[in-house]
Amino acid sequence: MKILIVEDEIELLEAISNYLGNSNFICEKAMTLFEAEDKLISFNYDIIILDINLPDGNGIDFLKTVKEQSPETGVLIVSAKNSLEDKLKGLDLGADDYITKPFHLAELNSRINSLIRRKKFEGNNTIKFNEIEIYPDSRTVLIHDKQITLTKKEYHLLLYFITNINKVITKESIAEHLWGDDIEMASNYDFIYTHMVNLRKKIKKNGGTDYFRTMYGLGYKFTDS
Amino acid sequence: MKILIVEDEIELLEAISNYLGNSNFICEKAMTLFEAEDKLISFNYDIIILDINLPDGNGIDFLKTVKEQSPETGVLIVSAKNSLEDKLKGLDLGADDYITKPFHLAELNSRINSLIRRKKFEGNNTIKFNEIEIYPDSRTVLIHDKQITLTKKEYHLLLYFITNINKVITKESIAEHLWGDDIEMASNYDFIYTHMVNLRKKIKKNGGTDYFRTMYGLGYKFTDS
DNA sequence: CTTCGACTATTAAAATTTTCATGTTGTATC
DNA sequence: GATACAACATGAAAATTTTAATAGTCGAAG
Repeated sequence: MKILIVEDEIELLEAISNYLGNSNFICEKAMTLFEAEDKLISFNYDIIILDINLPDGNGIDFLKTVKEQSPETGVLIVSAKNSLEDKLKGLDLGADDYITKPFHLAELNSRINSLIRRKKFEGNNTIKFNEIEIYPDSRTVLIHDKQITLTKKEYHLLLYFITNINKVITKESIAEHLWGDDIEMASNYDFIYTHMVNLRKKIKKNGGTDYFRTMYGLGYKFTDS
Repeated sequence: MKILIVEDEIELLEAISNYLGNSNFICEKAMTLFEAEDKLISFNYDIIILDINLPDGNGIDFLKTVKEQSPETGVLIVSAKNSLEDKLKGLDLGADDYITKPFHLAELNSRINSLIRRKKFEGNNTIKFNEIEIYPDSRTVLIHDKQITLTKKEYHLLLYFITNINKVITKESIAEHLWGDDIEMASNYDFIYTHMVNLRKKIKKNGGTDYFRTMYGLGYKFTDS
């Protein structure tokens, strides 16, 4: 996990870097926007901690650049106490969270962890189950190292099951997970049956095993055993 | 739709209030439990956004009061803690949903909308604009008192605009509002053009006025004047 | 005032999702 | 075990959404 810290107060910068460095993060430091932009060209960061009040300009512009270049990067904005506009503007422009100075390092750490959780950066972001691999970042699915094409619903269905190995998933959960608020379907779950059929078929057609177990009256389970 | 926001972090409070105020909600603010209880005596709220960590006590007690006095009020709990106990306790006592800090305002908004839909508030859920009427409860749209049939996307598109009269809506907002996370579309917004065409066509075909103004380079505006 | 490029409109086709009709399987009950 | 009923599977049609191709429109730059 690589983090870029953009902060002009050197003591704070070092404090953050030390603190985070102790938690297995790889930290790089920048004290100016210029430096930050320079580093951004060479590397991809998972997270950027961005103070928006910098000597050579406003961090908001940098935020824009970041989000254009690598929208998957999480940005945590650091701002002085009373700049609400900046905060809103930041969130509008895609910042993932904000924190107000002064703050405890523990607080920063918890924000970062929560950000990581939200971003689902878990490890390298690969989900594997036997011959099936999913790369959520690129929305790619491999079976026996060969890429297969899934529709949106099929993909989300598979992802939901593969992150809930061995658990019984009810049709209600599926509906809530894949359709959420759009309760504009008939009161039955016909469409789930259809998508299940299609997904199973597609997996088998591409040389995969059908790990779905139908749990009569309960739902489905994705399992090996 | 009247909302009471109980939150002691003033900047977050303002941010929420502004954000929701832009969506046709009438927001009132309280920074302490005392204030909140006071306001509750005088008014009835459709929804209460309740931070449970407050300077003068725990919001859970207030939740209990609310649910005793006006059980039809929807309560959305906000908590910094990711504590399961609080969550369960809250939901046990009748809270309708739960959101953990920090969160995106868009996320909050979608929770609220989902809450509204779930609660099926009766009475104050007619949205009118001249000859167009929408009854979200039954997902019904009337033009000149005659019902018309819209697809899901068309419906959400119209609803989004009609609750944001006179405001310029960017294509980015539309995409976020109608598609959310499913950024699985090409990088362009062709599909929005298509849906706009279809919606406009359908409205005109059914005797309605095309209130959509194209704001070149900006987006669209739904307006009378 | 013209020109050019970016933005928007429109239609048609392709892909996906949902519905529908029908057949099959599992489970409880007798 | 036989039966009945609900749950599930399946294929195909219908509806919707998305893509693609083409045409029209606006506004800035010269």
